[in-house]
Amino acid sequence: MITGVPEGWPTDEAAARAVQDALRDRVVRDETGPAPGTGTVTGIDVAYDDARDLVAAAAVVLDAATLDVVEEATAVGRVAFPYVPGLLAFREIPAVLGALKALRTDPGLVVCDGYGLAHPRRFGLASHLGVLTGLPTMGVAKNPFAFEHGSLGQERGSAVALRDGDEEVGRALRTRDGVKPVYVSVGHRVSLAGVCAHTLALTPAYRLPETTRRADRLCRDALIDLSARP
DNA sequence: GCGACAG
DNA sequence: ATCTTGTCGC
Repeated sequence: MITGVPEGWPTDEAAARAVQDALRDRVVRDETGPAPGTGTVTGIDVAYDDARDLVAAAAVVLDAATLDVVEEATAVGRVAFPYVPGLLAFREIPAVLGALKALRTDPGLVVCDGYGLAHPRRFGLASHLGVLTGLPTMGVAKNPFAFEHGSLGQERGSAVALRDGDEEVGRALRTRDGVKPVYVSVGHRVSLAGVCAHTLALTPAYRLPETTRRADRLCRDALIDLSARP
């Protein structure tokens, strides 16, 4: 079955920006979720089949201490919004909500692909998902988008401020020695220091968090299963 | 106006 | 995101 779009979901860019402006003040920057390495952590990701206007979302719950998979869920929906830089949430969140709703386990901390407060209006995908669900969330992106940062050490754990002008909106964080950093930011109910700690706890072997890697694989597989049996 | 621009 | 071959290295 196909996940629908939430009531009142914006249809155009102006309406979408208005939604961001209306919700941005609800973001909580304090650490009120599970501590790094405790409870559960859930990876979220989405894959597209533009030709058929379909989107598959995946949610993978891991035990934060062992990184073992506790539960997996997927949801399929229609593409709800075009890709517009700064409005990614409107494209991905409807299907993601479907996958989260299918879980029986408490998601704990939700790790998103993309940004939270590191956003032109300080309300990226991770923050938006957090405010909508009330869950603690954080963003881990592969690219710095339009933000700037100075150089950082080559060792895993090195970090430097990700800036929008003079404001620190996130961090560039090295998760593997000598490998390109990831770009992390607060989503909801986490602190920036906490985001870095959680990210390092999720990257014992690869540049990207285990949550992201598992969710990425699952939503791609879900899309393939869909092609095999339309 | 032009280019850049999370996924 | 997605389209795609080989290739260097542990």
